Amino acid sequence: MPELPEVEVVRAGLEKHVLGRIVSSVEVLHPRAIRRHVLGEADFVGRLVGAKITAVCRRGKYLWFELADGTAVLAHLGMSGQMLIQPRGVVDEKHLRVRFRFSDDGPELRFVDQRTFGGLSLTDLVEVEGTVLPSAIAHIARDPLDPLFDVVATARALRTRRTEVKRALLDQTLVSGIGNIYADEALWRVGLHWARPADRLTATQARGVLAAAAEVMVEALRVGGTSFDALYVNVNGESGYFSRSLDAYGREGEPCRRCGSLIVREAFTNRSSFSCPRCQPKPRSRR
DNA sequence: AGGGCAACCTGGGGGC
DNA sequence: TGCCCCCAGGTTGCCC
Repeated sequence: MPELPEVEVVRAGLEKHVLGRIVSSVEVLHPRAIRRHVLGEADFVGRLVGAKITAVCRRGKYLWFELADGTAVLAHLGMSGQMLIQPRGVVDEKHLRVRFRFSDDGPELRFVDQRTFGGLSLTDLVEVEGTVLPSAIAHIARDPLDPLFDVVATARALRTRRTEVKRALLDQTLVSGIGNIYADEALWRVGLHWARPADRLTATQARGVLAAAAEVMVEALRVGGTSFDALYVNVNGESGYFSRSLDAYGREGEPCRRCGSLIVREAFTNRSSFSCPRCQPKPRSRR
């Protein structure tokens, strides 16, 4: 479940179902799921058993459980990760990677991940600019839904990047939480082509695209995020409804909802960018 | 130092 | 059926 709204849906579900519970057992069914935990499986399991979950947090596309001992379980869902709350005894998912059971004998928590780009690790917490974060993600910038997100400062930083605006929006050290879908949606809303040089945007344009990203993510969050298939679901396995509200992403050949021109798809970093050829004219030259 | 790109995986869908 | 190619919501490490 990749981008910010989908991860926030998962965070909220986890907060409801695992906050305050005590881990009684951890089963790692695929080593890749904890490859970022450098001390290995025995350490991961050993330190988690008996741990109490005291908070469920998120920054950008990362989420973590704060533990009573001052450490945290950091999780990234990658391209296909899911956090599922399942009653004990439900048949294991094909791509079940890690199972947590709790001392109350209630439902278990399952980390399921088809493509194994996601993963879990145990990390200590550090304070970065007044916010407590897992040290492993101290480099990840605040996301547009963070109350302390500074749109003016981020717009200023965006305008120093000598690259295309979309590349900069996807750089999680500049602003986090934005991925391929919400970058395209934000750029469509403000009428900017993805290849526009970031350092040639006006301050108004730079602030505008960041504000648009925040808006579109809030709207997506309200309807449970974007789900094209059963891979992107909340902790109860349910899909979100934002895919029907997308204006650009995935709409190649369909009419622009603003001007009627047909949305085009262009290759971008081994993936795709969708835009309206009239509302988002291509830049004439690189620089 | 900053920017660009291949690599890491599994599976679904389309063309032949 | 089957094979082969392309595509997918992300991040990283390693090039230049």
